[in-house]
Amino acid sequence: MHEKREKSSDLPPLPDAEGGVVMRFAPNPSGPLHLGHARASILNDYYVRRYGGSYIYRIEDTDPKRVVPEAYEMVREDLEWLGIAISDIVYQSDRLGIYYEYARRIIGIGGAYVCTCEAERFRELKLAKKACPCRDLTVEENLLRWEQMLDGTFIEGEATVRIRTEIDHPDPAIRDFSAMRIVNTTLHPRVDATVYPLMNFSVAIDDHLLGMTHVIRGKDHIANTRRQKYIFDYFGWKPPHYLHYGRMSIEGLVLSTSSMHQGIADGTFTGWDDIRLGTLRAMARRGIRPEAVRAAVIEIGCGGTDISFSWDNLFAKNRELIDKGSDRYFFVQDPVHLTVKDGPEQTAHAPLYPGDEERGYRTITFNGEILIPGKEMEGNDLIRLKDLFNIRVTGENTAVYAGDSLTEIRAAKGPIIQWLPPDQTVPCRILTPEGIISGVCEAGVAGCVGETIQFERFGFVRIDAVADGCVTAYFTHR
RNA sequence: GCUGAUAUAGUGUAGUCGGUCAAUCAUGUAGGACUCUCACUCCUACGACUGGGGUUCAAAUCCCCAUAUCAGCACCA
Repeated sequence: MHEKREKSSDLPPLPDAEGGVVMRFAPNPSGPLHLGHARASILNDYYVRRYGGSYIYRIEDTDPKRVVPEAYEMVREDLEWLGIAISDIVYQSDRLGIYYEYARRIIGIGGAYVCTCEAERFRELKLAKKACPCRDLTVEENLLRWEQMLDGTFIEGEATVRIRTEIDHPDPAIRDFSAMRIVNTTLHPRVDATVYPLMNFSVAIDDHLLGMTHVIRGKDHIANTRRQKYIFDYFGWKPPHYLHYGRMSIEGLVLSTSSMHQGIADGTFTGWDDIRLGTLRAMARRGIRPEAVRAAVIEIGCGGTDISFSWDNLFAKNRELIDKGSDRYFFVQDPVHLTVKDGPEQTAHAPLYPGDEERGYRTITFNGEILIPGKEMEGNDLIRLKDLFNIRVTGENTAVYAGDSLTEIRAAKGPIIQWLPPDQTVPCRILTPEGIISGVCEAGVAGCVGETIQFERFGFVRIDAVADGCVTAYFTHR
């Protein structure tokens, strides 16, 4: 029993890992981290923790057009929130000199050439398995061209360094892919440069130089892995072990950073932490705990199958984490006013957490006037005001005291609902992915900013802010 | 089109050397117990090996074909 439980929470072992591993998380700094990044960073983190070793956070900022300067800081915050144990940070933009050196070397040994064909022209040749004229240049000519890329003789789009593979390789994705290019129309926020490595080149060089032993990444990189192996081969390096996990789609969510970016720009979203986005900061704001994300990701594992991420599974893990720590309060959605006749003056003592009196009680004093959720009026005439007494609805806005008996209400199968006296509430709006729900809640909620609480019979929420006496909450989950 | 990866219940996962798998665990759904919440806890039920061949005494597990899904074929990562 115990063995099984442990087994299911353990991911399969990694080859050649017993002596420790060196792994990496290598995002492009184009925005904050989202669920997809969480998977990559957590899976790698899991194995580094399991086997020991180091975990390098490598910032792949070699495309000046795709660098969002604020992202450097956002990513670091997100990793911290996730609890990723980073041992080193490497900026690829600091390492351009290294890439230049290795580019020169690989050209020098005939493993690459400088191509001046137009991209479209090369593409046609490649698909026809035909070499372009540049491929036959001598090493000396290529080295000269390489110097000309660096000294500005060539400008953006005029030359690219290609790794020599097999021009008739069965997989067109492999044939003579690019390794270095010129970008002089966009400035890089961190460095002054015009020649940049393409991902496959810088990744291969760094994976070797930084001593990577294992690489876990999405299967969209399978072709890149094959390409990078050419570079390892040319230099005589031993490549790391690779593991490719499947694509992950998320129910009702757009994960692409660029579309999120656009949505924020045009006002569709309020920001990177808009509740409708799959960013980690959005989830944090909703009251999702990083441990829940980690548990969900570990459970998904490294399988190569394409999966659709289910919020239900994440929510279940989160509920397990936050339930005990979340105090209970009343929230009355779409309040309807009722005047209750003949009700005895009573004060309700509702536990902050049922089953644990030690945590204390909220006191709500009945004074003849109450607000109840509008939808509870439908089809119900006998209603139990939770922790108070029963009432019988007699009209649009009137009701009459109907005794204290709890057994009676149960026998009648009447609902036991939340309620509040109008003078003991604060307005409250709850932001959900589907829209805003408004109502009133207990005044005590105003003291819970930053915490997750549970609105009874409604669900868990995180109290985000209190302004002008009005509570703003984010819906976590039921 | 070419190259490759994957295919277990609504969702996620276990099952890696074929038999002990009419298939694990979680989530979900339904019902029940408990409870002054539709939460928590507990019980019960429901629900899957993509299809077709083959190898074998025996296949979810091996082989082949088909189908489906996804990815790559960028001077993005």
